[in-house]
Amino acid sequence: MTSSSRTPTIKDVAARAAVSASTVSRAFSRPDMVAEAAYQRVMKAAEELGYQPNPLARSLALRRTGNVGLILPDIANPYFTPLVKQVQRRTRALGRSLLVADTDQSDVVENELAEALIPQVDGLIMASPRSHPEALRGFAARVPTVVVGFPVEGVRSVILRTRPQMTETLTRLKHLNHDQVAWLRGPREAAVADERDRFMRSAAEELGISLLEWGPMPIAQESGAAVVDELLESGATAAVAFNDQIAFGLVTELRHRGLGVPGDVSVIGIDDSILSRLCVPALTTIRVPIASGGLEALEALDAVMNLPERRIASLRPVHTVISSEIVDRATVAVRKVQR
Amino acid sequence: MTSSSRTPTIKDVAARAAVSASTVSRAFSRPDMVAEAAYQRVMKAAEELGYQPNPLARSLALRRTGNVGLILPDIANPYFTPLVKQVQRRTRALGRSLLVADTDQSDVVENELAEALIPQVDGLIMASPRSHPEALRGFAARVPTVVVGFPVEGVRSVILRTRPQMTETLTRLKHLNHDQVAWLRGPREAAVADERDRFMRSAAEELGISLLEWGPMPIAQESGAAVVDELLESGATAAVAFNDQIAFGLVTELRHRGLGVPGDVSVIGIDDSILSRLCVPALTTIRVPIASGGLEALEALDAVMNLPERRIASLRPVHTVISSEIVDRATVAVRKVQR
DNA sequence: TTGAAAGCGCTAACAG
DNA sequence: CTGTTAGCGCTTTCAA
Repeated sequence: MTSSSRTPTIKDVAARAAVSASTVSRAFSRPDMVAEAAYQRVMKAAEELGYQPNPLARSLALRRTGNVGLILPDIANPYFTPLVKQVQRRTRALGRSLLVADTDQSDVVENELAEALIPQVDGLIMASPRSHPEALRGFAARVPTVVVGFPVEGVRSVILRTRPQMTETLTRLKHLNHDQVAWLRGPREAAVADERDRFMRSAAEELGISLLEWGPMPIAQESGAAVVDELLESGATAAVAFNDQIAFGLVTELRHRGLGVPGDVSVIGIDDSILSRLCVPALTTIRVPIASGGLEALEALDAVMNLPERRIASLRPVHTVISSEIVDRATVAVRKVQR
Repeated sequence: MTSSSRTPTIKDVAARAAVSASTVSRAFSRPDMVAEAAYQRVMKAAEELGYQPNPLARSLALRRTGNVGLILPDIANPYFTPLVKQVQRRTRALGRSLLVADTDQSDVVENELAEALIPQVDGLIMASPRSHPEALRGFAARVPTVVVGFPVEGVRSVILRTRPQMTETLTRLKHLNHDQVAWLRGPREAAVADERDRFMRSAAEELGISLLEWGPMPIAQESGAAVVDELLESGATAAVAFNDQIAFGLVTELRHRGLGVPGDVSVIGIDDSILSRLCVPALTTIRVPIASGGLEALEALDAVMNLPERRIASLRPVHTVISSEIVDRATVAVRKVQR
């Protein structure tokens, strides 16, 4: 039998091509360092044997894996979906593999996953992490890490800035005569939620808008639907939600009650997830370019991952900023005149 | 300096615990084979050093990686989202890592990805693959593989059966006096699309329903929206769509035109993706338990992956079947009486 | 129960 | 340009 059942190794190829293992190795990684004749023989032998270099052995010897890890709170959340898609595509294009891990929105799980992933990856992308900054710095000290979403002291981050667009949103509402605006807050645990609370409050104050708050509330349509009664009583004529999902729930429930959107109430979401286009009428929202953020993070990692040895902490803690933009669709209108 | 910058290896622990590397290795993998005292010392040393066994080296020695690969057409498609989420969660619970790869619905890419993944995983899950059965058998010969969606000769598969529910759907429509039913077909390339075409045609024939077909059409809301004019002219009073996304587009466009759903037209989707609940009114649909299918596949893999040596082709080509069910929501009603 | 030694498959100096 | 040698970090006989 010529065809052994074992997967062929570099030695098999070497034997068949009558060269040493090193030469085979070189033929694959640095063809220019091997004589044409030898190269041909090696390739032929490899071909015949169906040889494929074992990436594991390669990683061990090289001390780098070529893998990148992506840790995120919820892979099923439409906000993150494009991130995963794009990063996975680009990772592949770079000749690497992507390990994804979903934390189920738990900081405890997040830590476990990071620990598990770190030894198997050359770089780590943490999208909207829930971990303490201190923990994040710990990860970054062990493997090149970049956080996507907000700045973390001492860690490379790609910041998705929404503040100007949130302010602008309130400004526009003001111009449309809305002076009582509802703010549907995000989940208690998320860092972005706090941040957005602050942005909204200070912008409202500056503009002399009275901000009526609900929440904290979990990220779910139901959250948006649940506030409708109170919101209608409150006198608010416009609402901004922590994200599209909550906004979607609000819009749907308002219409279900026979109210007009934007006729009776204007609604604005944040994220520009797929939901905002599915919403009827299409949701006006603030686009947060999470996918671009992920790609940016990946490029940063790729640069250091290509360095000769695996030097830890080689990623300088610079902070890149990507701006959001308002996507004006169909849920905002001038305040209805009293009758 | 006690704290070296290098990540500690098994040797460091061995030295600190004054035992051999073998003992440390055993302490971690087979604690019962090492004396209590030694065990304690090893654990203490490991703790102090912050030692974590290097999974790469482990894989190389063990000749298995502990990783499982998941290849699917489109990670951003809400139909697949729960699959990814559940499989990733369960994978993690099994102490393994998940490598996901998105083929962008291309069979060419699918093949490349499989090639790239195979050497790094102990098992492969191919969800709704586009590859030729021959190619799939090739993968399965190299690494334990299970296909989720439909049967593939010679490969372990988890079949998501929808036929009885499709027939039942038409039966119900018939009872509701619909005798002209529209069928919005899926994309040309997908194997399931053909299958569903056949199911619908034979069921319609049996029931004496006249089936009006549109498509093939891409999986997109627009596809559903685009057929509205023709559909209304055709006299069809009910429509079944290849999937929820197309059905969603249809419902939305119908209502946009001022038509009632289900008052004027009944609509049924397939999949029970998140979209069916987002739809207004909520979409009646056939639930395809893709997530369960993925989990089932994973369990099958896990069993063989735990086998001592990595034996290829160790997965018997049995075919498991998971049944769909009709989820009756709000888009089906009795046929409107002519006036 | 434990250690020494060989090996998993590949890479990287270092001579030649 | 090429072979030899010595690992990468861990597991696993095989003896003791």
